[in-house]
Amino acid sequence: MAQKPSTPKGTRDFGPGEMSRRNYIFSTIRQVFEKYGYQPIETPAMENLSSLLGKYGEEGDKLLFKILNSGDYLSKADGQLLEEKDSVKLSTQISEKGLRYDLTVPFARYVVQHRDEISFPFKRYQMQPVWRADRPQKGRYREFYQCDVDVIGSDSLLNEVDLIRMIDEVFENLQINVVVKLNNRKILSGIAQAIGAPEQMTEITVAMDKLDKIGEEPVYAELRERGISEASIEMLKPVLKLRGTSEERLQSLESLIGKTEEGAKGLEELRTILRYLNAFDLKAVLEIDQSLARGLNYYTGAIIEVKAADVQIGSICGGGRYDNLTGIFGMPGVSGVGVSFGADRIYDVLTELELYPETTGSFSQVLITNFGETEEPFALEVLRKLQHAGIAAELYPDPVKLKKQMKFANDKGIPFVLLIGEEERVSEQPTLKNMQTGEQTRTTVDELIRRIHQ
RNA sequence: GUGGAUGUAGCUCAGUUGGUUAGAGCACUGGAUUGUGGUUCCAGGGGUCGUGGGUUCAAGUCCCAUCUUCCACCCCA
Repeated sequence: MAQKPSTPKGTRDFGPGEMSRRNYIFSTIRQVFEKYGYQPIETPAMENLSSLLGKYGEEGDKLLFKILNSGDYLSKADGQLLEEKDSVKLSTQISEKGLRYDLTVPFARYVVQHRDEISFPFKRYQMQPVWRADRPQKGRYREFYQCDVDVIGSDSLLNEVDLIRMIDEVFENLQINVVVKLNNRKILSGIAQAIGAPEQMTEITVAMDKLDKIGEEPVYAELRERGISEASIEMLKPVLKLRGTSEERLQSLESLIGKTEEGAKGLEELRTILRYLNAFDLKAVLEIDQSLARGLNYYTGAIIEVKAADVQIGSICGGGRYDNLTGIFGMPGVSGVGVSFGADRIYDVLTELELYPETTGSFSQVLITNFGETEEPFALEVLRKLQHAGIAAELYPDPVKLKKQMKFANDKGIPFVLLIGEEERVSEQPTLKNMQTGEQTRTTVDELIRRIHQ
């Protein structure tokens, strides 16, 4: 027990049992993505640091995993920076690659780099791990999988509708009850304008976003701390106090920010999306949340966040529209909208709610026992016939005690065991044992294939 | 990055104000059953008490450092 090996902080192994459940999540999500016409891409685990830095705000930069240059990287570093132990400046000299932090920025890079090969609007999905040097917690890992769907090169709000329908379908298929929260960045900026603090929108939204968690008074306190004037806070209060149905909220917002250009535009967008969605029978609960901001500062239109209704674990899916994401890579004026499903949190939700479909946990339907060299030729022939008939089967590789072979089948959850000993070999009739009922029969190979197929 | 808790057998955990040889359940191995798992009974193996240092006649127990996991903040899937 002295030096037990382990994975790095915040990372995990996935055993066969976990993998079968994780694959269930991935394939459910993939199925929906493809049904809506999205195509898969993959990008490298690492990107040039220049593609990553500055895209996620100051906090984000700190959470990037940087990869040390190869070779004698210190020889090229500035001696003085080394002397001063200036890690931040030094890091740009000894590291030029980093692990991806999300899938959206690499996607933007991909689109700009391959613009000539892509026909727009480009609908893509991507399911790969991302890395963040965060401090781990429940539902928070340093390596986790995101399942992104985005469409880029279309301003139509029909894309937002598409995404919300996919969210609804994915979680319906997974049998998770969810609340889909909607907002619009333009509404947020309309609010900032209406209360006379248009320059301080970021400060206001960051504080406002915590409303759910910490309540009204602490939000006001934080606003003061962030340098928002007392008059503005006073005007913000009715916005925070907004309650009721989507329609009621929209109407109240109308009277509060309808006169600002941005606010009016945001409200109209939100109304349009809701009107489209009306035509569909969504299972998820839709909710307008004027305090929803989300961290990423590149959203410009719709903001979407999904929470599990029955488990407290933070958001399990989120996204929004960004008008100029590819602009940072030198391709301005292309709008995109997308959402990201958090596979690891969805896993935790399914685990907590015990919503996994029943599986045997084993691929093999049949285990053929090994009695030794004399029986091997017949056993192999039976194995070949079973597999040829489309039955997943395996032959125990060593002629060990039958007890051990039976236990192996039992532990792995293999439903049938075929006993092939001397009698079975001579008569060419293996003994089929049903591990669930304990029932045993001697029969021909053709007959037992029929039985297993049932 | 800031603050708090935690770590004893493969797993879940006991272990008294510091005091002889650190325990239990489950799991594992062997046997009862030399061709039968899952149930039952019997026996057995396995721990330098996260790691490194310190205090003490004596440390799983007290002190310091470090790492892991968990919780809150920051932020977020």
